[in-house]
Amino acid sequence: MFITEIRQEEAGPDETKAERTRRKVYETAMALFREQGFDQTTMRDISRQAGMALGAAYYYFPSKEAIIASYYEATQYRHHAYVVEHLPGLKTLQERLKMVFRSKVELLQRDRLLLGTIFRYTGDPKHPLSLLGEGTRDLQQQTVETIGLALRGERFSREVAELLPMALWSLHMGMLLYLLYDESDEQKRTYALIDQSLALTLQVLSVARQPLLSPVITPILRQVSGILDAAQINLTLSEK
Amino acid sequence: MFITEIRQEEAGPDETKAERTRRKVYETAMALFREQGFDQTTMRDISRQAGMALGAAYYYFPSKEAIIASYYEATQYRHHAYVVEHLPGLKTLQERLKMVFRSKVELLQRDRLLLGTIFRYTGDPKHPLSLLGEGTRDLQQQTVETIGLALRGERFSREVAELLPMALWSLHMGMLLYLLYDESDEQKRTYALIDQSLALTLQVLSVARQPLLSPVITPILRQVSGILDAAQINLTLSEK
DNA sequence: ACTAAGATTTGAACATGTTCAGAAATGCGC
DNA sequence: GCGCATTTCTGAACATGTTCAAATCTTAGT
Repeated sequence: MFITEIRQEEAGPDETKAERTRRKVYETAMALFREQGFDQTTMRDISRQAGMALGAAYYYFPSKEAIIASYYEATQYRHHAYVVEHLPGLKTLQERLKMVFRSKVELLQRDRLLLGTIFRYTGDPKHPLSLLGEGTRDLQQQTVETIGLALRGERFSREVAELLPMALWSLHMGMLLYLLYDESDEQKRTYALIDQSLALTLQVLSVARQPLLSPVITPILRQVSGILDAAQINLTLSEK
Repeated sequence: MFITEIRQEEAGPDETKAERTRRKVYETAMALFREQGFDQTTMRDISRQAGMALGAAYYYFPSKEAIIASYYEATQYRHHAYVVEHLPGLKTLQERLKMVFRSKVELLQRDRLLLGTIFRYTGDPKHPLSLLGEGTRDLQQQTVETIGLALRGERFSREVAELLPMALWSLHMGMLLYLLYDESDEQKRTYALIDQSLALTLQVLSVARQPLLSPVITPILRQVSGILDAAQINLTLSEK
């Protein structure tokens, strides 16, 4: 539960002056990003609006991207808290997964266009914000952990237990990418996609559980494991 | 077969002066990109090295990214030509798919780090270079078509026939992303991943063909189709 | 060969992310 | 309250992608 390391960009009662300034930068920036978009907002806009000189913003955030990265971390933190709070009532795996996925989308929906900035650096293995790179490993692990909360207490075969968290993480990434492109009314397509995808997932899981089919399923699962081995994919792509 | 529209950045005998200048920019830029990387190469570097003023490069390419986009289009063209040439000898579906996938990676291997620039705009639905956006629809269709050549003459159920091209295109994108991150010696992991993934694909296809299993498989396929419908995914994500 | 229209090329100017040397403010030990 | 170390803040300077008005070159028509 190393979730708590994440710096929350939230007001506390015992804020120092520096913390207040940092939060001012963060909030001003986010407001402008929402209003005009990330690329259209300049660091000069931000610092002017926040009532300070250009360099001051850079004292708290090493780059413009770092502000949005901070937002994304805060979102992950909020998501984790939400999941921990709402999990207890839910009986079935399907309900739990649905809550986990839907709430993530709900949290990000208002800012879905800003999600683009998160995906932007995926093509850059060395970049600290690359979603598949070293730089975001902790964040990724925390996300996997949050999603994994929905699986608590379920029994799976070894193979499935190994693959499932990573598969769900990928699915979750796919959802966010879809959300970003989803222009439908209130992004209802994204929600439909979640429901359908989870239904499929559960369907596949139930098939995988049928002992009768194991001559069919087991080789496939082995093959998938083989792929992940070959690829040295292990929740993080870029491992040596 | 609208493959031929793609502008080839290749020398022809009947080149006009403008074409030669354009090619000079392109080749100088690519040489520098390979030497120092895309971000480390400035437009001033390119124009200086090509022996012209800064503005001249912009006369031929509207942006720095456009140069790399042009490279990627040329690669797709070369890949198509390669596939058309080498397909005839190959008997099995597996052989054909393997050739199609391996050759694509071979073509890009030398420049794998430049692939990052291609993925960079995926998070930007409106960007003309977004791999999932409107701007690259033609290119994407052509890629699907090239991959589809490996499927000629095979018989699949309707559901599979509908899903397979898109699935293979996604797989191919995944390969390229993996290639980008693959630091193994001569990227042999990427090649291993291709072999394993194709083996899995064929395994799944063969299971899908077994009439005995259709009570298991058919609902799953229907579900997948349902997902694609819900998502309005239809080879291109961003359709209205 | 001459000229006007169009194509090509030039380089200064601009916008914006980032850096940094120094100024100002803060807080701590006495 | 004083002096000094540390933190915080300032704004000029820099690098680089892009734009554009003006200069130069090319070509077709005569």
